Formats: sequence, structure tokens, C-alpha cells
Amino acid sequence: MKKLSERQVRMLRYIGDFLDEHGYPPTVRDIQYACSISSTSVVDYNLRILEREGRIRRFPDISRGIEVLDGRQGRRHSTPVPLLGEIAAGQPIPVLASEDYNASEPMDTLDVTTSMLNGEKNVYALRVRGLSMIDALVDDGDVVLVKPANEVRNGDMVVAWLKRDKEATLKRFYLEGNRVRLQPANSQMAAIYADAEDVEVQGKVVAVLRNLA
Amino acid sequence: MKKLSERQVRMLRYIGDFLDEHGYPPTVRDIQYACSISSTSVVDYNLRILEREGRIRRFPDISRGIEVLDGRQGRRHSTPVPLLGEIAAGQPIPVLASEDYNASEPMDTLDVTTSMLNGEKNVYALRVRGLSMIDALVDDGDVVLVKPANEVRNGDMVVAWLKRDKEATLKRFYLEGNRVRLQPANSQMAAIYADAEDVEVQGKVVAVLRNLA
DNA sequence: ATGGAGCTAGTACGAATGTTCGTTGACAGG
DNA sequence: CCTGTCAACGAACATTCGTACTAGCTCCAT
Repeated sequence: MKKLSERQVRMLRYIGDFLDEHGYPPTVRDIQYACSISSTSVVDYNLRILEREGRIRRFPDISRGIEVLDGRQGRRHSTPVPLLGEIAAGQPIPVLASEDYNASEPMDTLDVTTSMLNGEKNVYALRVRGLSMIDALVDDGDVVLVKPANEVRNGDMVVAWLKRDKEATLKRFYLEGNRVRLQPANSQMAAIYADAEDVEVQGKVVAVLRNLA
Repeated sequence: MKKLSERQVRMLRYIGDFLDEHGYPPTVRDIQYACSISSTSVVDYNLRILEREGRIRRFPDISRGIEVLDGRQGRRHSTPVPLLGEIAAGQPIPVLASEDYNASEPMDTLDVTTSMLNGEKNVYALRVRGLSMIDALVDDGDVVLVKPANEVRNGDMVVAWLKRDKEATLKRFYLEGNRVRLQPANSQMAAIYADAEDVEVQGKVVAVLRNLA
């Protein structure tokens, strides 16, 4: 990426700030005054350069038709994720019916920064109740982002439902023969061994969010 | 909140969509064509109503000077937060100089959904290295969002620097006489007692983020 | 009816704003 | 010295775009 002149950096910065403050982009003349430039044509000249360098996008003949591409300013940094409910020991894990996902309104949603999602699609959120996942460093009240698991591989961190114990738990998953080893995140804690048929994998956990009042 | 006409709802919706798609607000005429309205004056008329009802904000004589207030459409669902560095046991905690906060470019930033911040300002992020906070359910690699603490109250979750042990740790803070009790999040684990002068509080932890590959 | 309120139209004015054009000065290369 | 490029200027031009004005239509209470 080529180097920009001081004036260009200043313009770029101003456009971003203006956008943050007003909700719409500045005009050529706004930029002119803010950056102490004597002529609108100079602004235009430098805007062309900024566009050529890929820092902004311009829309000809459209007033305020400037878009900052910089990434930091980039659109869609957060995505609504459906908060399907709670996950608690002794309670079945809510199942995500595909119809629910398209339901019109009545679902609670949570806005999550896209960087937390690693580009995954169809992720949903569950609020953890109880301490069934405490040994995976997930506290009561934490929110886990779960990606529906079509298939699980050894070593994945999964939300597992232990049918016999009627307990939901978050562990690393290892299939060993016809038994499943569920390994806590904390190496000082012991693994759980369960019959393969006793374990129902709900999905992989993509992220954990904890909000402290 | 008063009821809006079908046409007004449609306009409101279109403005939001247009903004999402283009990065700048639509003109009166954009709205006119999109909503099949025969005259710009009708658009203006209804925009006035939308403003009166508190759904949008208009800026007179400024082209595309429309801002959607609705909340759902509300921009700024995520905020860039400076990622100041790492926090590790045996290493001093980076201090946030106010000048650094205004530094031009070179700082790493992390986008965080505003709901995680509880409206706090000047929050910064630190990546946790090591297991010094494992008993507060914070793993190696987790990111903590820290709000600079002007004052701490008993029971707050704080990032504390233990001078004598040269160790950073995340605990609940209780001042008891001239001693400080640092209580882990996990009730099964023992508290640490330290001399009040040996403890340096860096800030309150607002949230914990964990990203699982 | 009568008239006002609420909404929609069609048109036009004029300010806001993007863009072009002719010049100028600094500077490097031939 | 000449020439081309880069950056900057100031003025003018051409659209874009917000807003005002007038008028018609429906509903409803007077």
C-alpha cells in the first residue's frame, strides 16, 4: 500500500470522524474547510488519489457519495445472532429447527462482532445456567456461541448432552473406540468417559462471552 | 409511540436498507422512486412526520441529511476498542496514557459490540497470557475488556497487580482493614490475602471474550 | 353545504454540491 | 534550457437535491 501525503491522511481521518459524528459522509467543501484547503478542486484531486489507492470508494455525481473502505470503518461489523435460550444441567438442549431461524420476529437476538464468528454461518447463542461447564472455564450466566455441528472431529470443543446424567456440558471431544472422552479445558481436572451412545453432540462452541456488571 | 402509516413504515425501512447498502443516506428522490411515490413533496411531508415521531433526524438544507434513530437501525453497534497488548503474570500491566489513546494510527484495535460495554467509555482490551487468572475462569488467550478504574468498590472484579509477586491477576476485590482480599470467581478456590500497599488496581473488568478456533 | 384536517400531486425555485478547466510553481531528468 | 509530472489554485459550470407553493381528494364534524 502506497504512502499517502499528510494532507491525504488528514482527509481520510476527517471523513471517518465526520461519518461517525453525523451518520452521513461530508461534502467536498466540508473536507475543504476542515482540512484548510483553499479549493474544492484540490479536495477532488486528493480524493481521486485516495480512491486510486483503495482507501475510499466514490460515487460520481452523487452528493456525499464517499465510502471509507479502510476496514476499521467497514460496514457490517456486527451481526445479529439468535439467542435461543438457556442451557442448563438437567435440562434438554434447545434444538434449532430451521424454521425457527426464519421466524419473523419474536426471537431474542444478540449482536455479535463478526470477528468473533470466524466467518461461521448459522451460529446461535445460548446463555449458560448453572455450573455444568465450570471446568471448561464457562461460568453461570456466560453466553456461548454455538455453531451447529454436522460433524465433529477429535479435539473440537463441543456442547454435549449426556443422556444418562441429563446434563449439558462443554468439553473437548475425543472419540476413542466406542467410548467418548470429554476433556475439560483445565488440564488439572479429570476427563469424563462416557458411552458413545450416551453422548449427543449439539454443536461446536465458537466463542464464549462473559459480561460482568 | 404513535402508529405510522404503511407508507411511512416503508420509507423508514428503505432508508435503513439504503444506508446499510450504500454507506450514505438516500435522497428525497431515491425514497420517492423506491416507494413509488409520485412527488417529492409527499416524501418531504412524510419525512417531517417521521421526524416529529422521533424515528429519524433531519438536517435542513443538507443533502442526504437523514439519520435513522430507531435503535434497531441504530448505527454503531460495534465500537473499536484499543487492544493495548498482553497481560501476563510476571510482567507489568501496560498503562494507558491518555496521549496513547489519541495516537494517530499504530494501535491494534478490536471491534466490540457496544452491548458488551454497558455504555462504558475509554474501555481498552488486553489479551491474557498465562494462567494467572485461571481461577477467575479466564484462560490463556482470552481477551479482557478493562475499564480504567478511578475508584474500586468492594466486590468489583478488578485486574490487580501484586507488586511483591510480580503477578497480574483477575479477582473480586475486597478491602478489609488495611488488607486486601482477592476472591476468585470459583467459590471452590481459596482467596488471596495481600497487604493493601502491595496491590495496585489497574481497572475493572467489564467483559471477557474467548474465541475458540 | 361548509370548512378544516390529513394526505397526495405536480411543478418550480434556488441552494447545495460534484466536476471541469485553465494556470501556476516546484522539481527531476534529459 | 526544455519538458513532463505532481500538487495546488481559483473560478465557473452543471447537476443534484431540499424545500416551497398551489391544488385536488377524502373524511368528518359543524
